[in-house]
Amino acid sequence: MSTDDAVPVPPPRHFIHDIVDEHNQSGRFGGRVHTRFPPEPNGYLHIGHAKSICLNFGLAKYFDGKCNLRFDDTNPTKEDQEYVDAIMDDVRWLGFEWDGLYYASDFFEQLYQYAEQLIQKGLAYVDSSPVETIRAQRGSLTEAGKHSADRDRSVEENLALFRRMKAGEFPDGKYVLRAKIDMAHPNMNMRDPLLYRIRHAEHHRTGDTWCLYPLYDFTHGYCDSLEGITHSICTLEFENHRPLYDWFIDVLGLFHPQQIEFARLNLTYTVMSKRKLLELVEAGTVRGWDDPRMPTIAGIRRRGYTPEGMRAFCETIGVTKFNGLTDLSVLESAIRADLNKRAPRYMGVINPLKVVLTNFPEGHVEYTDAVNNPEDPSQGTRQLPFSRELYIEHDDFMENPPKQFFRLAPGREVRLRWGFLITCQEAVKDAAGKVIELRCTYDPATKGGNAPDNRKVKSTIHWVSAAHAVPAEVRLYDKLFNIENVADIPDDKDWKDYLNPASESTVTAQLEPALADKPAGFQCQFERLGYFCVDKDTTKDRPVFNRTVTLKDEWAKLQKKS
RNA sequence: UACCCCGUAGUGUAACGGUAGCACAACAGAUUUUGGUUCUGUUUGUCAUGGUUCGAAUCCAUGCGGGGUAACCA
Repeated sequence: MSTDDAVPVPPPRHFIHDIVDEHNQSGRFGGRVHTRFPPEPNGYLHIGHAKSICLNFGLAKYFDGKCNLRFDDTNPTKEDQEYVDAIMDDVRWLGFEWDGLYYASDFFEQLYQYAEQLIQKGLAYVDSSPVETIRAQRGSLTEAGKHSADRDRSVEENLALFRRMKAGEFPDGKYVLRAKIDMAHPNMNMRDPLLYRIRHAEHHRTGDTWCLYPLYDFTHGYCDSLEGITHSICTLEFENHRPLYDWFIDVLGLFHPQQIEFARLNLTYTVMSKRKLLELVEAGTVRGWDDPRMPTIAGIRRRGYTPEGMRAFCETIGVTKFNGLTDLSVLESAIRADLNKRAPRYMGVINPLKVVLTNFPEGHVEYTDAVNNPEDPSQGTRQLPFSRELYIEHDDFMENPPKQFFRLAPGREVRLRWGFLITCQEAVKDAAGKVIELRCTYDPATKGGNAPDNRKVKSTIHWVSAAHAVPAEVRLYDKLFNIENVADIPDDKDWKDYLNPASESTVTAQLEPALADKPAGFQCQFERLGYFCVDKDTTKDRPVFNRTVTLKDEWAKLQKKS
């Protein structure tokens, strides 16, 4: 539409671009840029992963390089094909396609060979110490650790034992393989880290081929190296692991990727912890991994967030090493900006109040034309039935309105969007004094909402014709937590006590007839209320809509102030 | 009281020794058949103290503050 849409905006740069530039200038990787997104298939991806995905795939695109998808599947007891499938769906939904597809388990044989090489170099040993001993001997943040009794086992003995571990001669936990580095190292990761543990468990890909599995630290860097990854992007908590990965690579003289750490995304009023999210799912607090309140990619997709909006959001928040907390409003603003351009407008009344037009002929239906999207004329118009009995929003009427209230009130005239101008004559109340119906008159000369005498009305409100209205279940979503920073919850408190009990509320709305048969996933704006989408629970008899995000609401803001 | 990382408006992020800018939020106004959108304007900032320099958000030192790290998890 506007001309500046045509001007391609380069993605914002950040410190990782600078690092890659330096590598390209020095020729460290021969000008090659190859990143990877390495999730563990033990849960669903969330918005934090979206940041990482946009970063890794974005970097590859920016530098005309490649980006792999690699599943870090080294813990057979926690991983599952269900998660693998969901993760691939999510990456594609975000708009990315991987170059190479790998699993850490693809490299199990090679990893095993590396382990034997370490043993042969005298850099790894088989330890029979029980878990508690290993833990105790590790020392603390301020004290050096102690050597294991098995630390000086001979190469031959280590090799023989390790091969017997592989052959399945020992039960779980009997032995582990450890690197031989430095038990007094100030970096805890260097204190003879564990490399392999025995697990007689079925792996989702390798089945029962293996009964010993490599640990993440041992696996991760080698996989990056084997895939030819040039820049191993990861989050800040792995900063202390970098010296260990470097050690693994260098002692075997392998291709050496550059690890670069960035700050993970934290958002107000939600959690990014897979463990906590899993707990919500398992406790039934939410409808599942794809509950629209969940910060999972599956959740926000069901909620109606768009990939374009998510990518724009990821560009906005930038990439740094500062561990901050991003305002949810930044995300919502990105989603609104995207939906505003594209979502067709419809009318739906969420909290219906009946209006009877006393001077409108009974049984008569008048059709008016409505613009589908004022932001995009190419979306055309549709016809709206108008009749004697209507629904308007309860919140659009006040019997004793304050000065700032522009909407309907006794004696006041407003415009019904794309309909007629109406004037409120009387508010009908029930025994309790609650307004249950409005008796209004309409001006037949104002069809479409234009007054021939050009008189002004203070407000335009949405409505639906009662006889034509489609009742629908509408799920209104709000923030998951009541507390801005979930990390601030004290350890002695239960984080679940801070969940927002009103994060979902369900109402029966009355929608304009055009909304009757929309398929799951359909997105639109309910005028003046927000963006909504059809939920997968929808049926022919009862449409179900989710509120993706509200519109900005000046009136709500004014109310809050007073 | 170990090691590593990080401190720029309320929040997030630019400025690569040379005018502290952008987004979101907030506030004020204009436009508007959505109290939406759009447009205009305003408020608010370099953690502190020294040093180097003609010149420091940027380099150095010290201090202060925040985060991470002691799973046979990733």
